[in-house]
Amino acid sequence: MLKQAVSVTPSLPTAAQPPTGQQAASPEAANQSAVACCAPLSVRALTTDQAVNLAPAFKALGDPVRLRLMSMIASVPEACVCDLASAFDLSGPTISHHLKVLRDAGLVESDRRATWVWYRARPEAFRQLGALLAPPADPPPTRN
Amino acid sequence: MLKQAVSVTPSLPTAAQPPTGQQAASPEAANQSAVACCAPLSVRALTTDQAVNLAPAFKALGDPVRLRLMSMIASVPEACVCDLASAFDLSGPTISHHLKVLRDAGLVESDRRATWVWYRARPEAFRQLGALLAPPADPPPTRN
DNA sequence: CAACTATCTAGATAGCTGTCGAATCAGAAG
DNA sequence: CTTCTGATTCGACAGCTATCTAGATAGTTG
Repeated sequence: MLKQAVSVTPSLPTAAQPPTGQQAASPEAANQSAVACCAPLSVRALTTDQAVNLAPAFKALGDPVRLRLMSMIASVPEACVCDLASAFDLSGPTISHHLKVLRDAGLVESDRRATWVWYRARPEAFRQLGALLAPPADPPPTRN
Repeated sequence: MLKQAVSVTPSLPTAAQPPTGQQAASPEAANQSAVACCAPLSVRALTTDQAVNLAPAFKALGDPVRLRLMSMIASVPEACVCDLASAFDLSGPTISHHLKVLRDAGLVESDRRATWVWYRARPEAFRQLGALLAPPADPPPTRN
């Protein structure tokens, strides 16, 4: 069973294990290891390792619920889970699951304050993904 | 079974059904309906419909093999399936499957020429996804 | 037309994923 | 300490997906 033909040590984009609130140390230093890595796709092909490291972030955005959650979080300074959850016809655990996926992908970070948990976007992760999708600076090579 | 809490008519980003080579009519007019739609995530939250339309493109990039395929295609004017396939330890049908996913997501277009099928990136789709991930122009609002 | 090559489609299968309800954990308030 | 509320974790399950082999399709070459 080959699966993905990868044998790298993933070294995931960001915080994956921290159960809850542990990102206090140095949020912007720990995370951009894998996300900040590559020239735009239109400039240079990715290596297998780079693709393995970057794909999870895109995957996390590949679900409509998560993409909307992401946009709701990114469009405000920070968002409370309670507000996020009320925008969907989904159970609390399901929203929590999606938020965890976004967090594991390094796209958001969370922070418990009193009774509530607040989520914030990680702009660095965005910038990196956006840069990957940037068109080439030179005129679009449509042929050769 | 709620699933995604969506009830829209997807109106997918791009060509999904055309079995092979039918994109000759007006490639850049047919496709950008759904991909070209929204302000950056950091500016305004997506509606459910927008998220449903946009998520498949991110999902398509969310697999390491596809992300690398995408980068290989986007970094050259066009790429032959034979060259793409030889870069992976995967069967031909599997590569074909991944290319179809990318095509259905509107990220690439294909074109049979003689015995070979050539794939090209769709820069418009990239630009739109990249724009979604762009950071806000104003200083990053880290608090309120 | 027959044979050959490149690619795609069809069908099968193991593993992943989105969802839920139930149970648990974290704080605030009695 | 007990209770209440917000959020996460756990366990289960249906549906999806990445992969394969086998077979079909498209086009070139003899």
